[in-house]
Amino acid sequence: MAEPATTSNRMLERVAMVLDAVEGSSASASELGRRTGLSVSTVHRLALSMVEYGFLRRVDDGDFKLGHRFVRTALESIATPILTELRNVTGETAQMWIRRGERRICRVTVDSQHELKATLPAGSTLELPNGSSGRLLSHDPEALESVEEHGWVESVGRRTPGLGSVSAPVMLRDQMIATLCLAMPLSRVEVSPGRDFGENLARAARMVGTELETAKQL
Amino acid sequence: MAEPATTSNRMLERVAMVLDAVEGSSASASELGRRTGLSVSTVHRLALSMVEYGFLRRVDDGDFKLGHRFVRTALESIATPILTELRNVTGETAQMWIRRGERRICRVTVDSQHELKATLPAGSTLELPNGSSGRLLSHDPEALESVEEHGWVESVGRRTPGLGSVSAPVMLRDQMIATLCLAMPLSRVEVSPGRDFGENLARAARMVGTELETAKQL
DNA sequence: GAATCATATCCCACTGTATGGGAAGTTTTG
DNA sequence: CAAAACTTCCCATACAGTGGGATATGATTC
Repeated sequence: MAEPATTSNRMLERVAMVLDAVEGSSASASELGRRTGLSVSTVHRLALSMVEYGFLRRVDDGDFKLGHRFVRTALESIATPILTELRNVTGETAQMWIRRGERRICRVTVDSQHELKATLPAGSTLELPNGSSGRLLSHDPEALESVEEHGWVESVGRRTPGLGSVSAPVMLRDQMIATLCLAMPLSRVEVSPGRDFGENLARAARMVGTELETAKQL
Repeated sequence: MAEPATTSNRMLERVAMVLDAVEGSSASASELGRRTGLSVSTVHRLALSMVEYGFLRRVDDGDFKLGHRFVRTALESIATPILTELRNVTGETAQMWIRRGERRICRVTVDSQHELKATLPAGSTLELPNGSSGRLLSHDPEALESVEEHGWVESVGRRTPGLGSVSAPVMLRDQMIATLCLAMPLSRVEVSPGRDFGENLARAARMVGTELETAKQL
């Protein structure tokens, strides 16, 4: 009798086996072969492919570990849908930035669907001082004052001519752990980035902080 | 000129496309087709397979979202390798438990490699009151006193005869957010679960708390 | 309530991708 | 220094995945 359409998939089965194999601890290609029962050449090639697509990453001694797709903090998990909703509401690129030393890193980005858009890939790093998120993350006094007054700080053409942005802090227990940011070409700004978008942005940033707090209570 | 062996992989590329497609928001099978450019029958079948292996999950309205492989808090990400190392050092099953209302849930388990072992699958829920983690998570005064004195609390045959366990709290800003636990058959206990394993366990629990703190500082 | 549109699901002839034994080079171990 | 282990790659071969199209179901519109 013919089987109904199956959901089994050989490649996915093998990918899952490899992921399970590195779940607890990293493994070399040979060790992956032993843990999965697959031939070393098969698992070696597969592991290299999995690195390319972010399922694994390779550390200096040649071992494979879970890749960036699995290493996401709770903050990113919480922020991503909120940023997506914010992008849907405003139409502009919505991002989350964190500080690392004297630089900032874009942890999440949800791009505008306009043809003309402000966009940087997630993972981008920038110098701190410019742009609304940079000023906020570097605790620039004027930026903090703007947040105090409006809940957001805006930037017009500071880092990239023709570009506007507005940022709001994500607070956890009175500490700024990240910023949410909307970036857009000035041609779509009516009054100013802050006036146009700041209220929605500040509400989204508070939401991230609240949900993280709730998550932390476990 | 012949290319060197390539790391591209058609199936992984498609899996990654689907995962990227649901990253920001859930999608139906038809919507996945649109977001990825794949034919609906292809992406429908692939999505069903991805559900089977934990890459996606399907919600009630038929939409696909990221599956259990991707929904892990920072706490679990941090705790898993530490529990693996603890299991390697002690040889016994190492687990992390959290409190949910009047129950407790096993969030991570790394099983002993002995043939005789204490094991429950991750996701198990138990009533609070018994077992060393249960007593700790329910803030039993004697348990807290034991932690104060030793850094750990032990249990011998309280919930399951023949089984011993020792637990230590994972603290974040003076709050107990989880417990780490070692469970083992009494036949492998020399003095008591606490005396034998407590020091390693308490150190591992402090490590989890410290790394989570560091992660929170971003 | 019927018509239309959209979606979910499945089939199967056909396409083309993945496999793994084996070889070569490198690194580690005794 | 030899042996063992590992990494990496090739390629003849095997077999898994594709997607157009059909059917059924549900939602929307008139």
